[in-house]
Amino acid sequence: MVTIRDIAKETGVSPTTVSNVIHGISGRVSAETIQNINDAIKRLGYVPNMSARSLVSSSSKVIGFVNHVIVKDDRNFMEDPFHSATIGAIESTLRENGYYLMLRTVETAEELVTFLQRWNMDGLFFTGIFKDKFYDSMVGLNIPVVLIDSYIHTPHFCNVGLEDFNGSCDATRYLISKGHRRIGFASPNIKDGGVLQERFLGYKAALAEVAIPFDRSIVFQQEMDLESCRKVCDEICKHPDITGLVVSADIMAAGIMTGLRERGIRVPEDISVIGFDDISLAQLVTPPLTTIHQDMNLKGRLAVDFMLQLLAGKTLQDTEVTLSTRLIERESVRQL
Amino acid sequence: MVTIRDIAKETGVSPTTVSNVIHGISGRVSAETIQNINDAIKRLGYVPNMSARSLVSSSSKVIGFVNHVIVKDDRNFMEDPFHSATIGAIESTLRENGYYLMLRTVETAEELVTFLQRWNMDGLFFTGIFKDKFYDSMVGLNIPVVLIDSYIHTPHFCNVGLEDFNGSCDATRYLISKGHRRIGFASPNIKDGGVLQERFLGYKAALAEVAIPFDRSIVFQQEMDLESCRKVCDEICKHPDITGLVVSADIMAAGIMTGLRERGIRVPEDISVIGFDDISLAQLVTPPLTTIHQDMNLKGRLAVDFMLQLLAGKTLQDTEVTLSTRLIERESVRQL
DNA sequence: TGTCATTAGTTGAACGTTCAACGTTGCCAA
DNA sequence: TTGGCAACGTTGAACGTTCAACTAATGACA
Repeated sequence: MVTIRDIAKETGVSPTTVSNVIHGISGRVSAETIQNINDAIKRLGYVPNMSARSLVSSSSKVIGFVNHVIVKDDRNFMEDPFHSATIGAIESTLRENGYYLMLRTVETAEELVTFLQRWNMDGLFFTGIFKDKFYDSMVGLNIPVVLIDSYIHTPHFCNVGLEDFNGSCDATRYLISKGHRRIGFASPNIKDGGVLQERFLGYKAALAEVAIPFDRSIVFQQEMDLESCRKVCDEICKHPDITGLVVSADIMAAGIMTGLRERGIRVPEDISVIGFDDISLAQLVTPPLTTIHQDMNLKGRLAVDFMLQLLAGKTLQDTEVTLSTRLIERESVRQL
Repeated sequence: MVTIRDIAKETGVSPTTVSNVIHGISGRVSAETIQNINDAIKRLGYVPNMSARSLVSSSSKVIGFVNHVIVKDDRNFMEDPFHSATIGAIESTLRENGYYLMLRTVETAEELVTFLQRWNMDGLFFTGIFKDKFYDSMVGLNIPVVLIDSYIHTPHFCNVGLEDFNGSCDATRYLISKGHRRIGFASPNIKDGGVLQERFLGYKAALAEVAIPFDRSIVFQQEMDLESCRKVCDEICKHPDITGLVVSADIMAAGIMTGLRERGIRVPEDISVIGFDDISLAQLVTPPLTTIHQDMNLKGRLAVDFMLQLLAGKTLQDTEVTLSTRLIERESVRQL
């Protein structure tokens, strides 16, 4: 391993001078010495040691991307395409700015803190359900925090989210505007404080607007896989009066559409379905799925924008961005 | 920040003793002292500093997950669900074993080496196109390397791959067995040494088996988005004699099916389509897509198995696993 | 001639850990 | 009364870097 000392010896200067050259500190080193040092660095193949650097400077250039999961055996981290598109955008921008990305799933606030302290991380992206416990832990760390899709609003952290509530409201209103009155809601398991809860609340609010009574018996919660979607369909069959269905995730909407078709129920003739997310499959299913669009890549870019500003020490007046949604009309909803 | 020295001071022992307790080195410390130290660690909230640790021990407990991309502005890293499922499996297993995961996209071998050296990484997962240049760089690093879906076969590295060639062969043979003779091939851009090339070669080989001449004019390369798939469909329309189509990615197959439907071409009545990957959408499109199944989660688990064995210093006799594929018959192919 | 500023460096401690090489007891057998 | 040997430690250097504080030489100017 080549160290800064080797470069110093090779060029006949002190390690400090080499360090200064590496960091481009100007006005302290002659042009000739700079040239010599850079040559030697190339020739010997010197690569800075980040451990040493972060040990002495207590800044590591590492940003943590932490996903909080609730169940112990949840291995679905990043199976959701949402995460991949977002992380992809984050990784590339961070890299261009000289930062590194460390990935981690945590189950508790202690785990989170330990993780960040071990590596004296410079920043944190947090996604998943935000529990109160996290609050103090994160504030105590005193590093930039950007929450992604985590429903807590505080000036302490930056927040990148989506108008989940409004989007879901819009979806429901759309069905209502098409003459539907008996509208069900299907969703993967709704956890307190998550995006799915917001979407659920949006659905309820839209019903309330036009005084349609909320009926818990036509709210269907299941996993997202096709088998579970079939169970939802069996439930739906028990409520033949349902004419419209708001589904809080496209992937589930697609599964339900498949299940309905298997049971001889036509979409949109017999039942109208509207999804959420506008993932690529929405336009590929039959009929193409009417859904609520969100830009996941943009979400990642905005999150990293926040992070870079905070890392640069800027104080932001706006610490919150909530992406708006857009209803994409396709063919899975019909006028009653 | 609480250090090992603080714990030492608090309990009246030397830092070394604290270090020994932390590492569970037995026979050197009395039970009482162990108890005291552990108490103090809890009370003061001590968390080991990984930078210091890795500086002195030159082992960082960090594993790099590196994706090699060719084009400069390729921001698609991990948009592919393949990556997410695999990384998810890798992260959780690595975590259980006390390792950390760092993500990175690289464009050159130098970038790769610099990245790994900066953090004196303990291991490397490499995915993407393997160029010859990488070979020496990786060997020089002297750390465990597990290649995922990178087509180079050498005892120096572990290799987790898929029978892409055979899978694609099977897909093509299946169409042939159903009476098809004029069979096109559609794929995202084929790069030398990638999985897509293997799939392309499998297609060609299957044609050769039954002496169907290969025709470059019915090989369609495009991006994976719906717009590009429509272009493929326009091309296909110029070859009305095509009765079957092998598509090297489900997502593209679904896009093409949509494009064909828009053009009044029915699947499978007018043209049979077979995909590759068996991603969740395959069973959700209409008609459900006949495709080649692969287990991406298993791929991640096997990769991390290799890694953990190598990290433990074991010498493996088998350094290569090639997952087999399975043809899933659904409804997008018909008997001619 | 003396003072000050500028340029181009150097020195040495510090960051938090680990690890090889040393202490210091106390006990027991020869 | 010595020697040996566990048991339970301690000491101090080292890992590669940074940073505040210093030096040493040159030149300008009053």
